[in-house]
Amino acid sequence: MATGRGSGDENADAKRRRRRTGTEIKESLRELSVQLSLLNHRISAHFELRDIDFDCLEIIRRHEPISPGALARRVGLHAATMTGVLDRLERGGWIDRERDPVDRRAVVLRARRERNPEVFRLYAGMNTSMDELMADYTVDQLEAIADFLHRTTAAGRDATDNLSAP
Amino acid sequence: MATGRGSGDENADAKRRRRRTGTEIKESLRELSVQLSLLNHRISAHFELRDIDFDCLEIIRRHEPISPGALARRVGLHAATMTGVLDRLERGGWIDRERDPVDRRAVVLRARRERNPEVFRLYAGMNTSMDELMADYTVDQLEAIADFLHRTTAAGRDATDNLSAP
DNA sequence: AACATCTGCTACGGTTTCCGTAGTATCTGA
DNA sequence: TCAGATACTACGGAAACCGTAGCAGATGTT
Repeated sequence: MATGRGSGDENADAKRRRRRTGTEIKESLRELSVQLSLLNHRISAHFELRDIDFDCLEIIRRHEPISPGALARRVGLHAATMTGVLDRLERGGWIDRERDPVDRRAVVLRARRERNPEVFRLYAGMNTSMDELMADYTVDQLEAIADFLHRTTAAGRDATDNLSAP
Repeated sequence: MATGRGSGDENADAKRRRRRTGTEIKESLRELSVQLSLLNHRISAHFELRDIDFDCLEIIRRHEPISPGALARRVGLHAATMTGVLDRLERGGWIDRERDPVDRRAVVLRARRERNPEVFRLYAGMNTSMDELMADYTVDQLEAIADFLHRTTAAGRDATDNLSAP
């Protein structure tokens, strides 16, 4: 829920400001996306993983237990490619592969947490910077930002899914 | 410049709200990062490029003219890998490689714009969603968000650079 | 129940990518 | 002038990607 009153009643000047800021946000979002990908790349490389591996791990964390097939579909990877991703994650001790007791063809993936401190250490710099910069906003502003991030993520998910069909 | 008054004088309740929201923002940021990577993956695949290729193209766009070496350093790729990336981008008509007239060993990269409409079309869904969702915030909130995104990008860049040394 | 069909995952192998090394061209400094 | 540094690319072995096929097990039909 956005708490603002939106763009209902604004004068021409505010409307211009709104449009300019909107464009700026979309631009920044692309730049941020690239930058966070590069950070992810550095961290993945440190653990001898591919970029996509860490993304998959993140999704497993949030949706466990999940099957390799469901994960592959969500990520947009070929099932055979997913096998390789999971091999690396399993070899590194990031996940467990268990047989599904109900459907015995299937496998369920679970994230292991032992190595979280190693990851946390690499993210420590970013974490501190975020804490520092967030101190410059009011709580109301922070809540608007959190709301914005949630909704943008949902928009990204929809856009990604809609790109599968054509 | 953040316009909020920051966390100077807040009661215990507001402090708790602030901490909770801060954690939520950092969580959302990771989730957003993953989601935008997946979107990027789909779009890259559509053009028969690797994920990293589009990231490089974005950086070339923003920093042209730039040399392959400088780009490789910024992205954290091996120079030889960058040659492969640039081969794909050049073959697809995304960039031009020109000899640097000053330093004739060197090469300068420039982004071509002819294919922008194709990319724009794939981003259209995301673009529309963003416009819709941004309409729910006040201009002040949007400016705080834009500011936040800029500073978060800068934080990401610093964190990435600091991870190179060790 | 028996059978065909479908589904979930992984092995296999050809193609592509990755990246360490080396090579060429050019610049820089002594 | 020339030794060394620098910018990029070619080459080749190792790894990843992904289409196909294979196996195990679930599901549906008669």
